[in-house]
Amino acid sequence: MSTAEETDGENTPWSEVTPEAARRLLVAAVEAFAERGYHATTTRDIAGRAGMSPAALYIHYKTKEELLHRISRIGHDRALLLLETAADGDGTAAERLAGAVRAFVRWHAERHTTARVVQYELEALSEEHRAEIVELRRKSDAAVRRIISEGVRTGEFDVPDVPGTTLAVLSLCIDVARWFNAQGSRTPDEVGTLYADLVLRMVGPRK
Amino acid sequence: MSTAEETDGENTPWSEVTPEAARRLLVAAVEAFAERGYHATTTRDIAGRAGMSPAALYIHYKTKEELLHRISRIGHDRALLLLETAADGDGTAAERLAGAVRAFVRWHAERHTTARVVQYELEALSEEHRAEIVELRRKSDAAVRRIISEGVRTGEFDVPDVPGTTLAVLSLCIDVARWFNAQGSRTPDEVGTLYADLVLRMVGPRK
DNA sequence: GCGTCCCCTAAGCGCTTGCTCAGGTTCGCG
DNA sequence: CGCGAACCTGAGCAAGCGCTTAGGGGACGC
Repeated sequence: MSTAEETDGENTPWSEVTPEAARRLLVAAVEAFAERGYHATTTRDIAGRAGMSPAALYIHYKTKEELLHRISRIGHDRALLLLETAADGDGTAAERLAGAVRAFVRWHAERHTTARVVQYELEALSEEHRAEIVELRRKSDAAVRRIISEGVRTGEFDVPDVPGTTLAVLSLCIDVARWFNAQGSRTPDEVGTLYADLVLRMVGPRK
Repeated sequence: MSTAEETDGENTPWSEVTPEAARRLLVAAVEAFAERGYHATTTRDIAGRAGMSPAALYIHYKTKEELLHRISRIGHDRALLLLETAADGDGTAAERLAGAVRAFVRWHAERHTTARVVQYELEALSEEHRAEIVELRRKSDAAVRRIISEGVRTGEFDVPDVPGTTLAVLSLCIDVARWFNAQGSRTPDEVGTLYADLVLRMVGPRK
């Protein structure tokens, strides 16, 4: 099930989750939520994967939903950082758009376990938590729109419907989390490159 | 919550579900599964929406999973029909690809309630049922690939990676079910037209 | 009128769920 | 050695789950 260095979430991420036991629980929850979905995952399953009793979970998290929120929050922060870094970097609009798509797609493929939870379990969040997350997603949308708008302004891009195309670009990248399979034939890098090319075609006249 | 003629599943579909009570239950299940997800939906909720007692469900369906399977099967049949009709129609490859995308996207937007269940609840199916559904999805992929391959053959399209682009096109369309909102500003028709244009840009040099 | 069939419900069974709580173990520190 | 803090467990509670069962009630043929 593991190709030496992956599985997701091992090499650095989740380093912000500080008591080590809390991190083990969170990583276990990511795996379980990604495999079966939030509602089909039991607290006993999460605790078991982390090698603890069910009660241990409630020392570090108030509820099962808080676990999901922590995962979702960290994942959205990471995704937003990727997009804003690309949007506010330098280079032409085309270069920045390609960079944003490549980074965003690569993240969704490499960390597809995490990304699946982040992108497809929003409705399991409480009202307040969901509102907080939706705000982060609005910012992600704004970052991509910023690049596309500027490309249109400078004449690099030919995009009749900027909000619609922004939505489509993000949607295309996000859906990678759904279909990407680590056992499949494509590496995250290959998918990122393919998608960057496809998106550039979507926004512009032949370069 | 309803804009006169929509909600989804009222004007004709589900006509193949024959005892009228069974159809009412199935429509209720589609709504509930789409709102909360399969695992978060209770049989009591489904029966309640259909105006029946929980026990009534088991007269028409053996299990809750059978309900999901019936929904998934009918939805996949419909989606496959749309794609194959477009793929095997006449016209240039570009015309057929645009037609396929427009029809497929429009279905995902108009019937986004159904489509959400069809596209995002696969892993809740039993092993055998999932295998049956996966086969239908393979055929959908083949239909789109057929159009793109032919466009490449005739020189209409410039596509370096046919399987990858096929995957991206389908992925883009499918994800409409996730974000489309009937209260939003775009009609299913507008999204279909926008997406058909974007996909044509993805596959080729300006026509 | 009577029996048969179909469709449905009230009640509830056995089990699992999210979560709690009293208590035990391990540790650093005086 | 004693003491408190940090962390974890075994046992279990109340609630809700999917599903079953016994039986009611209306429509129909005879």
